[in-house]
Amino acid sequence: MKGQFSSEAVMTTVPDAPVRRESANERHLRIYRTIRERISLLYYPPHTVIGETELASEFEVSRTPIRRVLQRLNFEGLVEIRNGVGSVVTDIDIKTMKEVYDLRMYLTELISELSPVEITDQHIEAMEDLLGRTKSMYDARSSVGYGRLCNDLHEVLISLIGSVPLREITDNLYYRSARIWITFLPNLEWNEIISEQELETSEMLAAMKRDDLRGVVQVRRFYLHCTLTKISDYLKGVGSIKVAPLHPVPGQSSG
Amino acid sequence: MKGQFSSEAVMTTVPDAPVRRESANERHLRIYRTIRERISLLYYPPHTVIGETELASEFEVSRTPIRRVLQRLNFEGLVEIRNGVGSVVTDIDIKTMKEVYDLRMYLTELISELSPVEITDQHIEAMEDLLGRTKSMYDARSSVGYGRLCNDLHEVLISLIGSVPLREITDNLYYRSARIWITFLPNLEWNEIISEQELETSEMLAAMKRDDLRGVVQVRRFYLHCTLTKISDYLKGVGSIKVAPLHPVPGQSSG
DNA sequence: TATGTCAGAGCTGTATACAAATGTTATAAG
DNA sequence: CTTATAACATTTGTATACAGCTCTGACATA
Repeated sequence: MKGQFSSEAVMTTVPDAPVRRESANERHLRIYRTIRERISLLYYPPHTVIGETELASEFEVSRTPIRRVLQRLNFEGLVEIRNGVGSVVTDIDIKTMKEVYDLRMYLTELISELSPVEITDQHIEAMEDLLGRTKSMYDARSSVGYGRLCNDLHEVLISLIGSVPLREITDNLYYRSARIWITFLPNLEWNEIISEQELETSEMLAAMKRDDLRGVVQVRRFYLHCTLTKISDYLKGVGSIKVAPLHPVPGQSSG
Repeated sequence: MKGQFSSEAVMTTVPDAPVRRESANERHLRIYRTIRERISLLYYPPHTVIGETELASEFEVSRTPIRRVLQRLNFEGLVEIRNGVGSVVTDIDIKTMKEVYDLRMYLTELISELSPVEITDQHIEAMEDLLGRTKSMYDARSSVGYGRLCNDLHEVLISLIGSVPLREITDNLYYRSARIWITFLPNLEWNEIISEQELETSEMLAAMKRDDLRGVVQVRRFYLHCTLTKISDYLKGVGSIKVAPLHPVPGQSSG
């Protein structure tokens, strides 16, 4: 039920030796997704210095494949590689964040216009699962759990994008900006946040059930707008923000 | 006059040893841009196999920095790295090409809406230079020269994009799809092509002179539409296309 | 106390030897 | 002549030694 759109492998290093040995590209993708998720869930908050040797020993490979992963994250704007220092998780300034959110809003509308895909029962099941998880979050106050929820909702959404380049760009822009939102969580009302997440999920689900892709992306676009507004309003009122305390990661450096 | 928006370093390997030694990132950018331009100008046509050792000896570095460049081009969809074979320059199928062009058309309109930049005399001078070069191309039937013209026009356009993520995406999508257009050149009427290029350039220039960024991007969008239409029409009539004969590159492999 | 200097630890960047993968070609069997 | 097979040449993937860069902190000096 949660096989395709789940994200639970954040802490795994090497799960099991399968029958066929993992290819180079598969291993690259596994490590890449793991580290990207750690960044998005703030296991590695902005300014964290990630060392190549550290990751190499954790994933039990040499520095070479790790460097490939970090360079990809560097090209995508998630880390900055500094000679003699390490890979520093990027922080987004307000101007860039607004640019990314504006762009995401426009691109979201394109989803229903450029080669749209058919909404299947699998999509709807995934959304119902997400809705259930969202409702259970009123009690479980876990920033990481909420972050996973956002990531998995994003996964469902990009599975509805037929245009390959649009899908890749949407995915990239999401991971570029999503963690900023998570950063603000400790400063906002938990129940209000979860309530909005529940609304967004249920409204998207309803649109999907009536096979209304345009409706789905309209909902998404609206809540992107709400998020941006909320961040902007908060920044107008307060100068600095708290950073969420997080579960420690084995071998994690702190900045 | 043509310092900022020119692209003449396709064949250079290492121009001169400057006073300060070139940093790792600068060298990476230089090699990356050189190879990207070779792909865009069809020095390396689709299906060409580029070897790491080959490039390493040409640029007088080891395979390591070359691999970084090729992996970046791989992430950006310009080459496919195949184990035991080499880096194969990608070919774009019709469906993907249409997706990319549609996306480029939408994104072009966003240029004037998301954090627009001021049009300066420098931009206008660059465009006037481009217009002159375009007019001189009626006689000089050079596919490579025309390709450089397109690349340089693109450079001017992205220098008008204020939003950093939009600029990066526009740049990437351009290089992903531009060479397809060049591929069709031998099948089309040369004078007609140059004439359209001259029209696009002069109309963009006129819009820039009246400080009308919306006009600039409308022109661009229109000619993107024309290009897509021309390719689609041609593909409906003819099954296969000729591939342009090109200048040989030292050490180039042919597929 | 404040400050400039320098040595050293630790990190990334580069080059290179070797392992694994792939395609080709010679060869033999049918 | 066709086809299956195995050896081989060539390529990328990985690990690792070393070079170059950055920051820290001890220490001398004013």
